Amino acid sequence: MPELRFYPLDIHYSVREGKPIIYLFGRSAEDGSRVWVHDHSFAPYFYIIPKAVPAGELAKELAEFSQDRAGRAVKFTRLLAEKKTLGADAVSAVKAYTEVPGDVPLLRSSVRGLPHVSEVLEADILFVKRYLIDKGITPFTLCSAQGTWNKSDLDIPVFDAEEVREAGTDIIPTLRILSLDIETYSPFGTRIEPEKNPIIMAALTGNGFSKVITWKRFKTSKDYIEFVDGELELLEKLKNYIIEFSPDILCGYNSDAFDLPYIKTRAEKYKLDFAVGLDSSSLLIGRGRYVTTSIAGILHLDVFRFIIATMRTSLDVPSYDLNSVSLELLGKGKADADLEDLPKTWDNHPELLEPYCEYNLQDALLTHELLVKLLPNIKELVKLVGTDPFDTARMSYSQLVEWYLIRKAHHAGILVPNKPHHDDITDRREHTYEGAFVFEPTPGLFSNIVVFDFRSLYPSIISAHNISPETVNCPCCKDTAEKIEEKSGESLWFCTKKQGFIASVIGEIILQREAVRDQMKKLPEPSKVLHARQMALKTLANSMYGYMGFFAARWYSLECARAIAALGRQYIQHLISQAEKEGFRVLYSDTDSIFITLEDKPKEAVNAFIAAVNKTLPQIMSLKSEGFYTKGLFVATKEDKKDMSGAKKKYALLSQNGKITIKGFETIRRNWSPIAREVQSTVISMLLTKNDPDAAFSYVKEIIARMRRHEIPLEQAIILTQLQKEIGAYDSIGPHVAVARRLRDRGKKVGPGSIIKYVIISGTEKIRDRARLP
DNA sequence: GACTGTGGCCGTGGTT
DNA sequence: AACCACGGCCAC
Repeated sequence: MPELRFYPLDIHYSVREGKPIIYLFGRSAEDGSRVWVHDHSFAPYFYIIPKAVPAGELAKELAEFSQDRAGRAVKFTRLLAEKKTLGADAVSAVKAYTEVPGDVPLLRSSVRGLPHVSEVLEADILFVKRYLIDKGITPFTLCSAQGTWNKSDLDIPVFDAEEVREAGTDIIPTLRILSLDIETYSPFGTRIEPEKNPIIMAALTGNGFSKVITWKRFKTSKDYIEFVDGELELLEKLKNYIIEFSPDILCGYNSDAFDLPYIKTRAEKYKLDFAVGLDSSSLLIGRGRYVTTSIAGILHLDVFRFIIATMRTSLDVPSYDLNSVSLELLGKGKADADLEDLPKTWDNHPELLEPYCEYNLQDALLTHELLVKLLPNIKELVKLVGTDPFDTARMSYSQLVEWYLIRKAHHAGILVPNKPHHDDITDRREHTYEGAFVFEPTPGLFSNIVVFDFRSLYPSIISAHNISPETVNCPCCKDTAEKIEEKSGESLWFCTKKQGFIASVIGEIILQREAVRDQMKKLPEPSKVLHARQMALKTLANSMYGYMGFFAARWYSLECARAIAALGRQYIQHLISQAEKEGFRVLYSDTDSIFITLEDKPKEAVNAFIAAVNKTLPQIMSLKSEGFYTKGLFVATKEDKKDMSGAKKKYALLSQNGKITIKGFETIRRNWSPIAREVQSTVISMLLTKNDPDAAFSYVKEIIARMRRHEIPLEQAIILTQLQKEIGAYDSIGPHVAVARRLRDRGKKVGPGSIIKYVIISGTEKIRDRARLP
């Protein structure tokens, strides 16, 4: 029987003649050609837990079970008794197969009420995800299929597989990436109206190919600009170029919610079938919480979505628009063109359109470059979590953690807990718990500071203390385990006899990451792939604690989250008292870090102290030195009613090489004006480097005087504040909401995410009434 | 924009 | 004027 070795990229399923078929779109490993593998060998199933009867008996009962669905008798096709683990218990479950995925929800809900059924599990794991987990197939990774080639009337050959399996760890070597960006005829910042406003330019770029299609002619020397006679022709050309290019990946910036749905709407207006899918299907718009757009056989990646979902916390940018993100990650920004004038130029001065085409292409180029840069991260996440690339690149941290756990649970024979119901979520949301400890610093300027912290405090606590939802307060260790005492008087403990699921998973992740880092050290030059791999592992480990405290988590455990935070407080507070006992002055501490002054002690004394403490810690936990600073500044809170108190989460450090680290101060908060931020950072720098409070004082007085004389330019006084919710949803109307209202009334599009710019003019009225557009 | 968590600062509006 | 809740954004 012929064998096909290939790399799967995009996975879907379809039902034909009443049978489900898994579609794996990918590239042949032999000649790099496109292939479409059909796998007929997989059937949907879920688990049913018996009540008061053995699994075998329940299986017999269920064999007779039938439900009517549009005239068809829906039945189980196969029922097997299986030994599984449910929470802390070994159970006998019925693995119940159905004909097609659509039967699962129907049978699940009708079986749930039966007298001998206690619980239904894993019925909400979608068919494609189930397939990848059960078959152990990882997208992008070499697979082998046994089957036969089949004729198809499409451009792509079909391989009917009887079996598909992963065939090693080889990753697809090259990917054809095409980047897309459109410009529409719509006044900038106003509501998007695809029904009304045409697409006037479309840019495509990738692998040396670049094209901007537009339908007004002007004189140009740019050979990438192609003129057509109208929007319909633009759409036709666009479609044909995509098909001809034959990309593995089509990318855009916000293309899930903007470019692709827009194209689809415009194409429909002309009754043009935008059939770019390899099975000749059009753009597929999915409407979940957020709009997603997929194309059969072409992996659509929205760079913006990936950045928002996965890179958000690690990316220090003022906004997530293409310009800011490109500047940060690529060191270059968008082309210069005033988009606000595009509609007017389009109507009245087509001869001036060339810069807009350049701008259009530049956006597509930047998006392409960003994707190339981020692809190692996406690939590593896909390899680690095992979900399909389309979903993986759109998943939040909690989803990545959850799907990773689901895959691990499958291999360990552990049944996946169901998602919480709406009522559970409401209930869970009401329960919060005490978090980390923060030390109140004494305000002042200090010298010779050593900062050290626990390496991955929470992940290492989870592993060291065997924390997992099913090991908490186990009856078997009630009398023997060490207890964590809560303020409420309750105590928590974790099983010492059986390893917990989450604890073991996180232990593995930590070890795996250490191995990758060791590997990196041995290489002569930095490896992007290994860096991305250890980042993915770190991200996963760090998210596990928050995940267990997250109301919508399948493996939710408030007890676990509480215990982790409580142990974290114990460890850091114990460390502080040990340091003080050792004669160090502790200046500050937040969660997992501690700042001490050396005073007359040598630096070696700290290293000796760290080494001594490390000997007393559980194996997987350790302290590491973060750095030495010649000066450090702590300040008082502004609230000065009674006693002066030291401000937490605000400090500045001066390192030996003169570098200043500032945390928490207004100077790094984006909702403060540039002038305020600049003055504060100058003052901090004067205090740290010159130790000259008087100079700082006169500098501030000078700035105030200049401000009063109106010598400070207006731009320096602009405040940026982000709208976090709908304008109508605010209980109190602050300055930025007041400005946003005015913008909305002028027809501008403002909503959650909009950055509102304003200045405050002098006067005595309410501040929001003195807020003006700059 | 976001559905990983809690702790914290500080300006502002709203209420008394 | 005093107090508190709201809201934004940061530290970890």
